[in-house]
Amino acid sequence: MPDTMSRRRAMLHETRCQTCSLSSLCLPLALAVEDMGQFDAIIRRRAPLKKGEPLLRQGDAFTSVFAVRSGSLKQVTTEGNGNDQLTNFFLPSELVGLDGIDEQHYPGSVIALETTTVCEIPFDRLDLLSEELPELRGQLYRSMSKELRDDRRMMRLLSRKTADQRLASFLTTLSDRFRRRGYSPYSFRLSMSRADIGNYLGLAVETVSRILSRFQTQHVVAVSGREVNILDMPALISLAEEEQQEISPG
Amino acid sequence: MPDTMSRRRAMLHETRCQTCSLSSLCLPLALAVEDMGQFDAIIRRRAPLKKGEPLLRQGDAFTSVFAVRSGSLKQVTTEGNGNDQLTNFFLPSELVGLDGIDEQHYPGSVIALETTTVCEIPFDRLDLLSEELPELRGQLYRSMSKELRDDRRMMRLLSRKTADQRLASFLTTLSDRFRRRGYSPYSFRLSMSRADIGNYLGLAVETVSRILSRFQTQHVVAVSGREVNILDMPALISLAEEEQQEISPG
DNA sequence: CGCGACATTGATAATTATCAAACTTGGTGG
DNA sequence: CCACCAAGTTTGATAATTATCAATGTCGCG
Repeated sequence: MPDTMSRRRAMLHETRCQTCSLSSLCLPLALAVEDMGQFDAIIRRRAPLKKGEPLLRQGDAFTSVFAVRSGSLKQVTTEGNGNDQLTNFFLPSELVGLDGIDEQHYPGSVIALETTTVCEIPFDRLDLLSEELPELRGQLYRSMSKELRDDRRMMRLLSRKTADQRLASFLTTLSDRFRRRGYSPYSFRLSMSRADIGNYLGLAVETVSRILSRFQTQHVVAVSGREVNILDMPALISLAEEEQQEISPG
Repeated sequence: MPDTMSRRRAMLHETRCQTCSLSSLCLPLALAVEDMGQFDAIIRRRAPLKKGEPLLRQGDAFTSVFAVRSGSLKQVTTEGNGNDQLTNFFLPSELVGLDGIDEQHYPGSVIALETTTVCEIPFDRLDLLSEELPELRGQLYRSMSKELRDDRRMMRLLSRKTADQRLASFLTTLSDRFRRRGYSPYSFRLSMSRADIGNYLGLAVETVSRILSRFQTQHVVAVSGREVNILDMPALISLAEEEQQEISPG
């Protein structure tokens, strides 16, 4: 029975920041234990989302930000016509919804890519608590600032990189995010479709597929469906960064 | 002498948020008059920057954010090799440097495109003040959130729009920013070069030039050097939004 | 007035989208 | 448990868009 006991305890604990394995990556990162209780008190747990289920819809009134606990999501913005843009993927510990603060509604729908659990953090209460807890405030500023930096990197990818470089960057970035979360950086499962990847990277699905095939024949990665194995990380990194060949000065 | 007097007063006043014509767009936007004094007290005025002069350089230690008072700037990130990416233009009332909070250094250089004045706001003092003034804190969150939304729009532009749509979007966005600041939305001067525009929009200089010429022969805009006149705003807007022609369903 | 940076225009080439078709896979119901 | 269907993926052929290379033109400033 100790097994059952500890499992039961683990499940209870899962609903408290203090014992969440993600707390060192998540919003309460910088909080002292005694402050974490206050933070924990404003969190609302949510029933798990099923694959394809929306966490929130574009245009919904902004009320909360969400921390991903397990699973993954995509953010999609629809512009009138059927022309969607996938602007982000979210992995555990990442914050969803920060781009809704300004206009008080969410600028895109956020949809689970697999079974996914999140913590809901009502923003008005978070804001009030951030008044009392400088570390929490700082972490919130840092989270938004990091998202800004990531966006700039994405702009660079979209405006200056070739299709090969985009795919290679996508894989190295994902790999790194998994590594930081304690998973293998070499072997992981893509929760998103090729179409999602193409939409995100500004490429046609066919191009994504072709380039993954090519990477495979080059023995840089092994891809089987959504399973990815990075066989030659240095090669992949150099593919991602490869300069747009410039002529060496005479 | 009343002329001289008022001019002198104006110049003095220019250095106080309370009388700055931008205060309704800028960070102290939401502050009550009595709070604005506190905010004003942490601001550092700076000598005007000359064209081409950097406000800050990529990698500099993050200490402050800056509000543009007059003029304009560009943000450029260099990635090792000579491959620069222009990620932003800044106009009066806009905040520079928010993307440096997270890593405590600025991720790109910010360079004046013309004679430019800014207000320096030391971030540690801003953070402390934001503890006391919820409106200031809210405005800071909103500024960052807006920048996130703008970035997503830019990603959409870079990944889904044609060169024509990019140029048209660029012009309508600029036009709107001028309008909000009380300038003519129809007639304005570009402070950036064609090369800057191309870099920002992910296009070759030649493409920028060609498309501007074409817009001109279509009588949508009149361009002479860096002077822009928008002749047919509805046409320009529809060029910017034009759907990637989809077949009407049977 | 002339120099250098910036801008325009033309011709060609490269990259990636689009169209088309076959092939897998995962999930569902018989 | 298998068959089947729809969604997702791969591969090939062609077309379109935009970059690149090259040359000329023009503007601003000393």
